[in-house]
Amino acid sequence: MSLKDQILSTSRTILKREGFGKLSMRKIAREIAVSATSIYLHFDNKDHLIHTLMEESIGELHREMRAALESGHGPAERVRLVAEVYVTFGLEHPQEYEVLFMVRPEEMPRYPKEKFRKARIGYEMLADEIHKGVEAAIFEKRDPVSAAYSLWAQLHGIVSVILNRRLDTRVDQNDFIKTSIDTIVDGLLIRDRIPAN
Amino acid sequence: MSLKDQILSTSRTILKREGFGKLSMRKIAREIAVSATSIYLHFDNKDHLIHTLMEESIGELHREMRAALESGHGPAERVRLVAEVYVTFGLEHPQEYEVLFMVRPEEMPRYPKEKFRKARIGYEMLADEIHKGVEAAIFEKRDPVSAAYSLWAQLHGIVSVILNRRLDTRVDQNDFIKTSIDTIVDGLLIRDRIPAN
DNA sequence: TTCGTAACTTAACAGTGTTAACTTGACTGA
DNA sequence: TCAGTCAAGTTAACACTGTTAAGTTACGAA
Repeated sequence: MSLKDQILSTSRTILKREGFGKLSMRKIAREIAVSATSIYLHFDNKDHLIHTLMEESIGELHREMRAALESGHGPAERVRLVAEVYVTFGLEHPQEYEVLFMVRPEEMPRYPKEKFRKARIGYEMLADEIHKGVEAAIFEKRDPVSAAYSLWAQLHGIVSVILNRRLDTRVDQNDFIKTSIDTIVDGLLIRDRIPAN
Repeated sequence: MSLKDQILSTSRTILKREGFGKLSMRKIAREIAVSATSIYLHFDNKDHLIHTLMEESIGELHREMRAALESGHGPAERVRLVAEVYVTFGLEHPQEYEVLFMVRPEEMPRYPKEKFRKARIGYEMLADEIHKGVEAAIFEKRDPVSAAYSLWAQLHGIVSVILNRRLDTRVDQNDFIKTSIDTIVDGLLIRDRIPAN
């Protein structure tokens, strides 16, 4: 295994074991028994290294989302399944999720912003499915791109409330997830509103 | 003005000007022309200092939320108003918002977790209002605490997608906010579902 | 065999939070 | 008035951080 691969796999180990905040160049190097500066022969800087890890994780998430989309019958079930996959991924890979979606680009200024766009491919999938739902007269008519972002923002909200430990202990986590996804998917469906107020 | 107050106000200035990541004890001290260790005479550590700032900010947010709740007529309008206030606060105070809701307690291990609960008072307000809406047969019947968290998670999703710069440039930010809040508030209303699929 | 280069090293810089030990100045009790 | 106490500040230091510059070493080709 090349040193570059060792750096990546050791980084991932540390990331999972100790979290993003504890991942340092020196710690990675120490664990491989190599000097810290050697990492710079294979990666421009820490941001570059982290983004390389990110790209692998985002690939995995997108594969899982795609599989969920394909296994569901009809837009509503598909959106529900992909929502569940998304939330599950976030909770099962908290450290990766944090880097993927909870780190501000400003904190990684030296890495091309273009790369951040890869983290958005998932929304294209959602937008597609919402478009189909609208055409099938199952979803309320609205702009699919905007609706997909709105849907994603809500899913991200669920994950991040849990990961950031802002959920009250009185609230059961699984109930919370189920209730939230129910509300979110229901929100897409065509319905007769009862006039507010 | 006491040194303690100077530390707090200078911290806030740096926080707004340069962001959470650039706020350091030495920088605060340098700006007041005092030694870095003097800060430790007034605050146990950096976490303590940051939490003190947090408590002031959260007070402001809660005042604004309360005002919104009181100015609206009926549960639906009230929830919409408080949602708008929340999102606006997040976007107008990005640095404070980040510390309040986007920092993991694990990153501030030395400060009592109890203090994080203050950041939750807002949900009590939401839960109250949802309870009223359910009793008035305007909102779908569900557990108010869980529904309030779900609502808050969705609002947090909106704010954090924008602050984390994960919103596509094709999507207009204000449209996105409006669409999302529409969907979220509509999701609370009683409706006749058209069977999915 | 010499040259060039890739892959590594050590030493150093500037920054971080934090602690221990020291100084300074003002107020207090005898 | 003078010693004692104590709070509020100081400097020096430790153990970290990312990163760069310069030096070494080993190997493969001409």
